Amino acid sequence: MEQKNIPDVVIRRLPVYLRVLENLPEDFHENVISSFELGERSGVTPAQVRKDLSMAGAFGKQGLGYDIHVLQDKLKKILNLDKEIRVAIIGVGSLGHAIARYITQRYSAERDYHLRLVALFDTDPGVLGEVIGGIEVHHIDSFREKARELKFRMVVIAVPAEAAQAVMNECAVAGIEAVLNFAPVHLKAPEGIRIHNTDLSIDLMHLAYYL
Amino acid sequence: MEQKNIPDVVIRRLPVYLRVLENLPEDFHENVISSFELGERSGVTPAQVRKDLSMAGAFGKQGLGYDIHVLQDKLKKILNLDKEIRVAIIGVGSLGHAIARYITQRYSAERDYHLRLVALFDTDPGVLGEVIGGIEVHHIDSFREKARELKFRMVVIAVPAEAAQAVMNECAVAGIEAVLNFAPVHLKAPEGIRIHNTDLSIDLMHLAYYL
DNA sequence: TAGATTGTTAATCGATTAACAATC
DNA sequence: TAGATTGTTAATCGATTAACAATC
Repeated sequence: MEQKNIPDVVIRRLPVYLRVLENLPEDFHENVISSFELGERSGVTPAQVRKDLSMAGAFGKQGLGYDIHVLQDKLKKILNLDKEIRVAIIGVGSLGHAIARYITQRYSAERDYHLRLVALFDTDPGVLGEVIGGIEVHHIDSFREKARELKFRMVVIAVPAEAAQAVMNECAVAGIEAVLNFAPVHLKAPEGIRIHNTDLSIDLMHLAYYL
Repeated sequence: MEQKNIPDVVIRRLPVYLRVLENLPEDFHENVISSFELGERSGVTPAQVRKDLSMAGAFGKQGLGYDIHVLQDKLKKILNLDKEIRVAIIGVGSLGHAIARYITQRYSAERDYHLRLVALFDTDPGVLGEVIGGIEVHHIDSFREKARELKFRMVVIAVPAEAAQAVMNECAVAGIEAVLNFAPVHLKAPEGIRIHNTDLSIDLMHLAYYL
C-alpha cells in the first residue's frame, strides 16, 4: 500500500519504530531487522508492524526483514524529519524549562535530523531575558513578530491552564500549524491547526485506576 | 451497566471528565451538567460521554443531566482518588524536577484528594540531598527500604534511557504496582506491574507529520 | 534449495455513533 | 404537562489479528 491517508493511530506508532532503530544496541550487528524484532522492541505485534510499515509505504525483503538504514530514512521522510523542524515554547516555568532542555539536548548535534528550538516566550519578568540552550526568553507580545522572523510552525504550550486559550488564539493568528499543549485544559483546534493535548496529571490518574 | 471490566480507553477519559468538573468556570451556576456540555469541554461527543459514564456506573437524570458533585465523587472513587495516592519519582533531572513541582503544586492543599509526592531518588551526587517541595532526594540504593517505609505504590521514571530498564527492575522487586515512564525507551511490564510509556519527543514527531 | 519473513487479504474484535424509548 | 436529556441497544465504522501465498 502507498502512503495515502495513513490513519492517525499508525502515524503515532511510526516515531516509536524510528526511536527503536536509532537506539539499537551496539551489539546489534545486522543491517536488517525483522517485524518480530522491531515489534518486540516497540511493544507492538509483528503483524501490526508489517501492516503499519506497508501503509507507510516501506518495504522489506521476504525472508530477511527491513533494511535498517532504508527504513529509518523512510520514516523520517514521512514524519517530515528530513527537514529541520523549528519549535517554539510558550511558558518557561519548570515544565517549559525541562522541555527546552530536552529538545536542545536530544535533537541537536549528533543526530542527522533536527527538531530545533528557536524561541521561548513568557510574560514573567523573572524569566524574561534568561537564556536556555542558547535561546533567550522573549515577551509573548513579540510572538507574532518572532514567528514571522524565525519561521517556526510548531509550538509547545506550557503555561497555566487559565492562560492557555489566549495563547492558543495568539498561535492561530500567527499562523502556527501544530501545537502540543501541556496546560491542563482541553484546547480545541481552531481552523487548520493540529493540537495534541497532553497532561501529566491525567496520566497519573489513569494509572491510579490500576492500583 | 455496572463497572465491571471497563475498557482502558474509557478509563483514560474519566480523568478528563473529572478535570472538567473541577475547573468549571465561576459563572457556571448549575449544579448539574449535561452530556453535551461535558462533552464539549472534554473534546468528546455527548454519546461517548453517556456511554462512558454509564460504564463507570454513574447516573444522571433524564431531562437534566448529571449532578456535578455526585459525578465528581463517583469518578474519584473509580480512579481510587478517594484514597491518598503516594508517588515517588526516580530521576531528578530537569524533567524529574518539573514533575515533582507539578505534583506538589497541583495536588496539595485545596484539593479534596491527593496525589502525594513522598520520595525522590537519583544517583547524581549533585542533586542528592536537595529538597524539592519539602521532599529530599535520596540515593536510589535506598529505594527498596524507602518503598517499604513510605508505602508508595506508584513511581514516575524520569531517568536517561540507558538507566530505565534497571530502574524498572528495581521497582519490580520493591513491589511497585504502577509506573509512568518518561525515559525514551519502551519498557515492558514485568508480571503484575502496570506501565504507561510516555515520551515528549514521540509527541513532537507525531505532530511533525501534520506540518 | 530450504527456511524465513514479507505484504496483503479476510476474519475478528472492539470502539464509536446513531437512534429512541424511558423518564425526569 | 411539554421539553430535555438520559441509558441502552443496535448499526456502523475502524483497527487489530490471523493466515498464507509470494519470494528473498
